[in-house]
Amino acid sequence: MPEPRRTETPHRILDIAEQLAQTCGFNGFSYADIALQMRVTKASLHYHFPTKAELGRALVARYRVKFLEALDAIDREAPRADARLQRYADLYYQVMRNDRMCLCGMFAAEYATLPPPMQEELRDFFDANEAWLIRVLEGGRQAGELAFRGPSRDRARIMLGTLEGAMLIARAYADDGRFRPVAEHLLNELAPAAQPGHV
Amino acid sequence: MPEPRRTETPHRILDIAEQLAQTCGFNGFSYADIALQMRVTKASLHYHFPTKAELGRALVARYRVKFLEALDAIDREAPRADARLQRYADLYYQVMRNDRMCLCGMFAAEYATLPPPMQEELRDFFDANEAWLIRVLEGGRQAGELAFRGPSRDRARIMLGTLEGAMLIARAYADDGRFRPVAEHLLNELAPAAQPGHV
DNA sequence: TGCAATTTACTTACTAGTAGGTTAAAGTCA
DNA sequence: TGACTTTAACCTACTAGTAAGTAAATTGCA
Repeated sequence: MPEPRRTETPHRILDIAEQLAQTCGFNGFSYADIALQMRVTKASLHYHFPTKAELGRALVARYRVKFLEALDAIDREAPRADARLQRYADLYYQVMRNDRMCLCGMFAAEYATLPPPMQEELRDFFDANEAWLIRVLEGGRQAGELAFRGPSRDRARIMLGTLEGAMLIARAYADDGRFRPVAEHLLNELAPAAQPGHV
Repeated sequence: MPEPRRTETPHRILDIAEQLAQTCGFNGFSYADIALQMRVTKASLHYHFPTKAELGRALVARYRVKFLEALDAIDREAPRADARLQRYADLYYQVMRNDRMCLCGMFAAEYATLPPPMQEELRDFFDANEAWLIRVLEGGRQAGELAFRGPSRDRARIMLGTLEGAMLIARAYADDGRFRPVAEHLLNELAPAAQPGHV
């Protein structure tokens, strides 16, 4: 009993568009690029996603859902806050290893040129990430699994920004080895036993 | 005694192209956009920069020179390593306050679609930044002005990636207030007196 | 059940507009 | 005058998007 045929094609379109967007950016690919890889006509793509703005919005919406599902899985499978953050960073690392930039990091760079619905969807993605991080950080600090000063919100934003930035730069060198030390530092400095000058 | 006429126009072109590139990305603006703002024809732009690839290369090259000049000024004016890093972070903050993304951070996102000469120029920019940071970090640690563990190179990459990432995200919220806590954290954790859990 | 109406998922052929880029002629000014 | 700079006019390739049509599957209903 295969899935109903009706949803298959839009998914394939999004898969290909996602890969293109994560490597070339939203302004860096066209319907023609997708059509070529899909072996269909451009018009067929317009049937499923009338405008590129709508395609882009769907791209971000799906990406956010997938990401939040991954965060749910982390919550279920890792009880400790430090392990959860480790796996959060791993999520980013896997994207890098796929020779991609985070879709939303990429779109953040192009933010000013994106259609408003995409901009909203993008902020929702970052807000959801921030909310999850705040929850894990706050819980971890209370449980003594993490140690840090200042608002959890600031710390959440530090983590998000740092991971996105490390990906951004590492991609210019096609070297995921540049990503690792940054992610590791981010986690190490939250370890309760950390001594000054020993991070 | 005004500057010789011959260099004025290319500079103006680069100024406008830079502003466009820092807000819209390299794939997000066209010769027509520059021509409109400059009140000249596209053909005139092609006279000074035959191809967009050459314009882009010049953009990064000039940006790197300007940045390195700013780093020289910091070296001259601030003797202490901690003050130097503070001013380094301020450099990024000023870009943000101008409603722009770092030119090279922006181009890093679009890396895969850039002409090879731009890609090289871009890596040169990051390499030069890394080299400066390594020098300041290493000197600061030896002088006891900074405290951190691990290779200076890793720490330099952490700083570069973090600052770029913080800008990237903050721009999606048009809120430079998102940038500050990240930059401050980056500097605070290098203070020699820092205690665990007191960062 | 069987036939008609409708829907899905496309195609071919096209539009208007924009991309980067070229050419040849004309203006500018030391 | 002659080098430098700019323009009008143009080109080709490509952009997102549309119009009209079609084969096949699905649905409604007598």
